Amino acid sequence: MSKELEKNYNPQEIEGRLYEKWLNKKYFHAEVNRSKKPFTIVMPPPNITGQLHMGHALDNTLQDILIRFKRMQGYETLWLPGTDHASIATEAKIVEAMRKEGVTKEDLGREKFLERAWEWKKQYGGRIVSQLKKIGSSCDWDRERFTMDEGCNKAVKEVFVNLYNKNLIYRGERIINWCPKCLTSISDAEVEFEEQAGHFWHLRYPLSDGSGYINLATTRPETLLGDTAVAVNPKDERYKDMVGKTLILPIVHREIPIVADDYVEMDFGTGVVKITPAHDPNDFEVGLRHNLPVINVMTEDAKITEDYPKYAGMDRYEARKAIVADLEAEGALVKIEDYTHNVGTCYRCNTTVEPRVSKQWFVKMKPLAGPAIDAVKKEDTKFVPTHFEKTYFHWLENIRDWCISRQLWWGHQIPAFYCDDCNEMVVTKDETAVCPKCGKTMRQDPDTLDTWFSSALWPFSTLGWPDKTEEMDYFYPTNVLVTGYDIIPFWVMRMMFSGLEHTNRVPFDTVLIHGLVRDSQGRKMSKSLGNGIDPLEVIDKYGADALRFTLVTGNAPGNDMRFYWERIEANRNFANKVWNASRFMMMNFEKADFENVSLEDLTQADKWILSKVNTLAKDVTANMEKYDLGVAVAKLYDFIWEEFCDWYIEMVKPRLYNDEDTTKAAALWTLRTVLIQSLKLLHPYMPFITEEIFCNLQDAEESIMVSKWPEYKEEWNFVKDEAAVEAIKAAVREIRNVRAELNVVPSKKTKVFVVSENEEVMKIFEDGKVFFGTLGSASEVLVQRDKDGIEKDAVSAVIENAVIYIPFAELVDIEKELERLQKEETRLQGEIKRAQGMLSNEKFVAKAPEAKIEEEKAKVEKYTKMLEQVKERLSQLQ
RNA sequence: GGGAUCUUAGCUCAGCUGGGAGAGCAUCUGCCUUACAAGCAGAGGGUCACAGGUUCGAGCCCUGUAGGUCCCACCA
Repeated sequence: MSKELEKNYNPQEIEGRLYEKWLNKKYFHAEVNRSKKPFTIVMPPPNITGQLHMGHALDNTLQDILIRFKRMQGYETLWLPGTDHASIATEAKIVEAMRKEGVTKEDLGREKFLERAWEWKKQYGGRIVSQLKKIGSSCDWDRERFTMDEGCNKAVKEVFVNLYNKNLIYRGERIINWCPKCLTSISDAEVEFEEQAGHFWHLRYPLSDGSGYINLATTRPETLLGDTAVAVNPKDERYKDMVGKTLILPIVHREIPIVADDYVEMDFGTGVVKITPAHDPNDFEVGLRHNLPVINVMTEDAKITEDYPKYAGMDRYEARKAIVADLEAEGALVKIEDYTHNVGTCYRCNTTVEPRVSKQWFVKMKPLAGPAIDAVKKEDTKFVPTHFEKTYFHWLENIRDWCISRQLWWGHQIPAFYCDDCNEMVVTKDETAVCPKCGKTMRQDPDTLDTWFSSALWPFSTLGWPDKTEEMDYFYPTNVLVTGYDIIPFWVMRMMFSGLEHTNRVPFDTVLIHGLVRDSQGRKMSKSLGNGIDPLEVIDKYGADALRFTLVTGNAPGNDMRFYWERIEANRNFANKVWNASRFMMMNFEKADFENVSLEDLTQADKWILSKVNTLAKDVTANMEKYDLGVAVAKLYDFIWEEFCDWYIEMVKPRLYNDEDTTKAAALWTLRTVLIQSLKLLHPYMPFITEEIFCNLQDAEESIMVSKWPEYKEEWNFVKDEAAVEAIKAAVREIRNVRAELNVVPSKKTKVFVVSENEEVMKIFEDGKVFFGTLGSASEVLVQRDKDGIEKDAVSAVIENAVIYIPFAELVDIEKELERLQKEETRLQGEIKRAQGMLSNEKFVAKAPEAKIEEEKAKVEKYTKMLEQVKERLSQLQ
């Protein structure tokens, strides 16, 4: 029945082939099947403008692990995959690509440009999908939605119009970050701050009544043209009398008031700030509070406007020089000081952003934030790990209105129409609009929506909303969102309030947050540093299984992880271990009969490992249900490598090599059973290697990915046998330890005596005799009640309820042996002292739980017995 | 300035509701034992950042200090 595995584990050979198989069989396909529970995952849209990076690989691996796990548990699973959102970066990439062909978007016109962009997007989106397939992502990619497809467009319009009608979207003047080069507004998140060397220009503004001056400093003297006030702190004694008076603005000679506002810090500089509402976000706020006029002094490309003929047309830096010179001439310049400060720059072109007042669309956030906060407080949605909800709350509680308009073409165009004749505005889902007042065809707002506006609708727009669909009914709300903590404010929060607002339900019940993958020095992987590791390169070298395993090993949820090739290699070695162990077992399975073995035929060792794998299934399932993937995977690793390979397989070998052995069938059955259970538990983490082995191993199930997840079975629980084998293991370890210390080569076999007065213990070792031979290099094992026949200078080791003697004759160095025993004596005395210390503490006995007290008492008893044995040995030797 | 988080072996990190400090890598020793040298067996190595507190008991809970990282805001 079993075919033999290739001699060498070769991930490159099996991975591509298996993925093809899965695709053809449509294993990934999810259907509406009301007899099953659904399990749905929302997938973050990777940016198609770049190569698949480690962050995508991590997202995808975690999602795929959960999906495979749930699928095996019998859930109807579904991913809601997407390949991109229409970000500024995407448009920039497209524009750049076209420029190489000598075409600009203006040349093409909007419609043609979008056509080209779509082509481009499909091509690169397809590339990302094929890259994701390489890491084993069992997503039904046929469902893939682009955020700008028809369905999405429909949802976006629906939402926009709904919000507008509820008065939650408005168009207003606000100060925004404007890139004078890209000629677009950019969101706060898209502004990068960098430290730049600049200056403080200390200026002197005279009071209108001629009673004196006020000194202040600025880093941007050119904005003086737009000053409409000067502000001081209301508590500031120095300026108390001046509040309400007016000043004469130098150069412009406009009269401006002195206002009092908490925003001003008394300790900084002179405690006076010039207020330029049109060119500084804080000043804008101050302006609103004090009803100050907003005077815009710059054009879109950051040149001075015609209103100031002397400087008109100068760019902001030229104007700065000219104005400083004029200030000096006027005697308004006090001094110039060097100063480094943070300057906001456009993350795309690195130009210094210019705050600018303009008409933009906004979403009112306060009414939306409330329910989103409550939903998490009520635990309708839970964060894993929970502490990330603090970030979430902090954001929502301090939220400002969300500017959603972007001056781009590649995105959802805002469904608002304007009449050029009578200034009428209409918001509608229709493609076109006619002015209700004058009947003229209206012009659609040329701006598009922030990419996150449509991404926020992902959990339901991909299920067909706003139409009533069966899928929406069955799969919504979804179960898990997997994403990095850096995305909480952008996406998680917005999906939450959007879901609540438009569907009255939370979009998902769990948000599983992961950390970032960093380079080996702890730096963020980035293109500019060139320190990014390409997941595809890792897959090419070590296989997707090793990569996936590494991404979930040795890491607590939400913590960052450093990338080391050594870790990948270690996990590839684990895969190799699984491969070789399976190969060894399958070589023995060829003529085996698995049908006629019952639990009664199993030996102590068989029951031990079966019991172990049984508990493992329970533990791993529990850990995975709590999203403790790192813990689950560590248990699998330890069980498979240590317990199964290093102990059980080694224990069972003599039985396999001996055809006469009546327990051989039981051994083979156990090997096969434990292997199958282990492979299934491991499958979500290492899908390829487990599938390959599983399919070679058995014919009952067609693919491990749709096989039944192991469940705990009471009849496989053998507590006594577990304890017995643990005792044998302890004895073997002692023997090995002694031999290693004495530098005895494994080829030198020795007699081993096990002395115990305990009938039960004697029985255990009698049954386990054979293991001392294979695992402890024993030539002969004698289990006896007393020390008859044991040479006086044999080496000994004390374990619980027994003493082991190994006569080494010439090899034994009495001095060394004494030293070893004395070390053991000290250790035991320490243990006893510790436990007795606890027990002699009255408060401990009074307050500690009963079970804990019993545990400590048992320890004292056990170690006292062992200590007696050690002391006896010592006195014999001395 | 506001918020979060981290500090455990030489390195990278686990340590679940408080109850005798763990793994991988690295180091050292011995083994090519017929699945695996990408392996097997063994060893060394830790004041759990520091100082207090709560508790019978603290790596874990509380307070403070120092240092690192991240997010947000950003000083004119």
